[in-house]
Amino acid sequence: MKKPTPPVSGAAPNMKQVAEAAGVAVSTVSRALTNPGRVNEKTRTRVAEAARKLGYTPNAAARSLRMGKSKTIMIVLPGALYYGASQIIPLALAGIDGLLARNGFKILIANLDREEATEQHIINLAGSGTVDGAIVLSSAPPSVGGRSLKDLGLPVVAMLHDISDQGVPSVITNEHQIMCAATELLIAEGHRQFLYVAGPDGVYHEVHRYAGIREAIARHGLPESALTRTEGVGAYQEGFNIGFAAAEQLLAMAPRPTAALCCSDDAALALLKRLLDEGIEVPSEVAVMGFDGAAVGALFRPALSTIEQPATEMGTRAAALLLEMLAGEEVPPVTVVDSTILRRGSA
Amino acid sequence: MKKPTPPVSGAAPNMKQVAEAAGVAVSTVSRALTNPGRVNEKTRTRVAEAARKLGYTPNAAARSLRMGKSKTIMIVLPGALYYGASQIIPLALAGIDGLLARNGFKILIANLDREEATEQHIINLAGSGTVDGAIVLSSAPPSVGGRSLKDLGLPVVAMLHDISDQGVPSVITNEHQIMCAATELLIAEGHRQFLYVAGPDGVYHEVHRYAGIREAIARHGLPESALTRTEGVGAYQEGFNIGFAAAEQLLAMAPRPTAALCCSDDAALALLKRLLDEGIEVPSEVAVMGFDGAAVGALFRPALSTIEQPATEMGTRAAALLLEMLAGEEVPPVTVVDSTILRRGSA
DNA sequence: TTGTAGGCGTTATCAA
DNA sequence: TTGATAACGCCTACAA
Repeated sequence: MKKPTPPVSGAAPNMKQVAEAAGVAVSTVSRALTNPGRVNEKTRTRVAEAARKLGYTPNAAARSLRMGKSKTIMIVLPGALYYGASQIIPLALAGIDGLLARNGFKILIANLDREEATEQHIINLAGSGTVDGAIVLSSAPPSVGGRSLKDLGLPVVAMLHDISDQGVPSVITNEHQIMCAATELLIAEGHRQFLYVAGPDGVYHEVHRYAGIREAIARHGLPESALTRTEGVGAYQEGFNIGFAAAEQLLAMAPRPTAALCCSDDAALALLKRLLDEGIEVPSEVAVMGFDGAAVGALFRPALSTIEQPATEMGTRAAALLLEMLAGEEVPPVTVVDSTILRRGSA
Repeated sequence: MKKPTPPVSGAAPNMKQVAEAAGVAVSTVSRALTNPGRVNEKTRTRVAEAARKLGYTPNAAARSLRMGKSKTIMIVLPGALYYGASQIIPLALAGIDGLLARNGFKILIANLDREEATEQHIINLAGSGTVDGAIVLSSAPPSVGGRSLKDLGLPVVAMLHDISDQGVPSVITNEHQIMCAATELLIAEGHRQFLYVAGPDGVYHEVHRYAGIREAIARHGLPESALTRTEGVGAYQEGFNIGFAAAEQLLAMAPRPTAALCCSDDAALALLKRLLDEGIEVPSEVAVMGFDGAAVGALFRPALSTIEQPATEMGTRAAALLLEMLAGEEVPPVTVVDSTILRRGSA
């Protein structure tokens, strides 16, 4: 018999050793461990005991290879792993992780926008059988040369963005509607001149939130001039800069808007600070409304009013959808979890 | 020949198919793809072309099984995946992920304190060959029945906590020294009565930071009564509550401390808010110093002075150490990356 | 330079 | 109820 290269070999015991220790065949060990019903109770106990004594853990790679699945889910995060005060991503992860872990899945983190050809890396993870499915928190499922995650036949769920038009079931929040509602609230309280502090141009959220505000403006018969929109000055990660830039713009405007609706709490908090530094009273002179529901906003003076996203629940829902897809069930193309307006003082 | 159960079988092509398409043997494909030097250039091109055309990606499970390693690193996070405003964990992850991804490693997230028997889960991941190493951000490496991660022969690196006494190389910051320095700074500016707003009792950080303050107090000949320490009221995740509780205590004290040093920015910001709400001037009546370096602290009025932890760099260092260990190199038991005092206004 | 063959640890089929 | 055995896809020692 040829002697193959001993591939590493830590002390990790394998089934054969357990089988020997228990005085049974390998196949019996396998059954005893994974299919306890189909094996004699006494044998089962003997095997379990041997496994315990040896500290046996089934080799995941071998199982994966044999079964064709890995019990691993990939989470695709947008951009750099720094997300300001909003905590949307960590909360979403908590939701996802909670449900998936409870179902025996491992979580593999992949994030986009890394230096190297990351999209390729992600596609590879999918194609290599490393993962059984993916949850995408970035705006588009990664793709290389027109070949995207879902083309690989991998179950994919999106959250935060609606990409159901690309055939990816999506968990989103009611951005349009809640932004409309918030605006209507402010209109009802007498505001007539609005500033929308926008995030990156053309991004999904921006389209919908802005549309929501416009709808409220239109519905109440206010002129188009009642709403100004800042120019996108960068990614959400640079929320503070967005807020500071918006402050400059607001301070220079005449007539001055009496209400600012922001794309994120980071932007809102930076704007808030700058306004207060300028001696402007919030909310009496300018009302400021954030978006996200960052807990830290409650510590500002005045406390930041904001739109709270149900990030954890969205995560849980996305995970649940993925589990259903893995089970071969049909899932709805779009799942909406409502955000809520959180009035804390600044608007 | 027996007909084995076709295990799933997506359309994922394997080496055999590539070999057929290229008109060579499987082993040649393997060589061409992983050891391009040892194969005829023309053959190599033909193989590469076939692989490209078929959209071939090597199966990770098979490779893992054969090679005995997975190119996957487990990151063990403490507690729930919600970390207040501090961003230490996300920043650390960014640092870790950056270096590891660049070296072709995948990142598996495991977090402690989940409902189920999570320690067992983590140990299993390690024992099952799923991961080649681990970076631990929690205070102790998970263990079950006295069997800990490192007993499994897995390279482990710790960060944030020094557990080098357990044989785990650790990347930490100079908590003791920087806290001492910050206190000395405040003493030099005339402060004589201090409050330390403590985190959870008995935790590593608390021991070292408190010791740092005490050293400064002692070195300058101040009496023990110059320093009061709040009782730990909960985990770091509940930073706001820690701060609020501390505020109550501070307001009730006589003589009132003129400087509060806090275990986290979350605690410091909550304390700050509460003091300002009470009409207390910061920093003139009470100086407030945070810990972590949360970016959002700069938006408060006054802006939060704090001790900035080099979280990203610590992450990078930890990853680097792990890579060295995987390469069989010796690594130092303790690596210290300095924090810096960030004076922004509140102290 | 290329092909043949064996085995990594597991599960599932089939026969006993 | 149990055991022998054939793959899963890959890598590598060895032969050609």
